[in-house]
Amino acid sequence: MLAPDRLSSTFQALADPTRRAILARLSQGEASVTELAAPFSMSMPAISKHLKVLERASLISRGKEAQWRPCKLEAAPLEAASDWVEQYRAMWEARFDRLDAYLKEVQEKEVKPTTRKRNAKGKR
Amino acid sequence: MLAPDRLSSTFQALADPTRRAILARLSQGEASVTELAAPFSMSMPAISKHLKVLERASLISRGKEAQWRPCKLEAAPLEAASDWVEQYRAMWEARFDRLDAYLKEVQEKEVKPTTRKRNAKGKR
DNA sequence: TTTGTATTTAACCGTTTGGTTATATACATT
DNA sequence: AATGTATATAACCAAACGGTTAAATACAAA
Repeated sequence: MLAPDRLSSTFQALADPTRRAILARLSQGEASVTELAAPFSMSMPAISKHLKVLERASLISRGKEAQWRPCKLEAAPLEAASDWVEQYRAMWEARFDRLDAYLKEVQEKEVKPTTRKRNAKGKR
Repeated sequence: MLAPDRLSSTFQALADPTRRAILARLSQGEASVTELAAPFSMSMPAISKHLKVLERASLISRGKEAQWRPCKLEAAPLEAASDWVEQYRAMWEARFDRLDAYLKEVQEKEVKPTTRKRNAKGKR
């Protein structure tokens, strides 16, 4: 729970199936703690802790209505997380494009040899 | 390290700045363990453990070349992670759209109340 | 064969996580 | 005021995390 940076605590909050299920539920609208707890065979305090993790990651916010503390999704951090992932996914795909180009080039210049394990180049 | 499901272990692997930095470095090409360790003031075994986490999350794969174990990015799990995030981000935005529609409807029927603040959504 | 380099494994340590049960708090209803 | 309902907190626990140092392994070079 010692949150280092925002991105880390977002990913960490998402790294639990219970919490992801809670977010899934909340994506359809606000819900009380008991409502959120219903699908799980888990004690209320356990759910309460999960909610606190989500809250500290700013993935949810909570209201106050009589004895209920309705939770609602706050998806802003998801945007940062998504951006991060997309960034590296893009880089990875770019690398593959370059590899494709390289392979194509090689095929034009060389006679296809016996199936060769590609050797990792560019080392020092 | 006790990987429950794939998505969880992906997010968990991403929930650490050192590991994200390693992935960032790898997005520019393969690297040996010592090369990857260089930017960090951390012991080699620590890096080795981080690499193992990334490997078990299938975010990297490793080769064998003399005494080196070159690491390379495997971005397939990033796709699943990205898909998950995008899904809920989309739902969240849909919710906002519905809220917009609702507010508009209300505005037509009622007297406009005190200025309502609009949410940041233009980012995409 | 010895030495050096790259990397992993082992053993350990303090902190965090994810759960539990039992208790406390806050509010509504009777 | 007493009771019921919704939720949070406290205290505890085992396991996992993220790091350490020291030792083992694997291969290359001399």
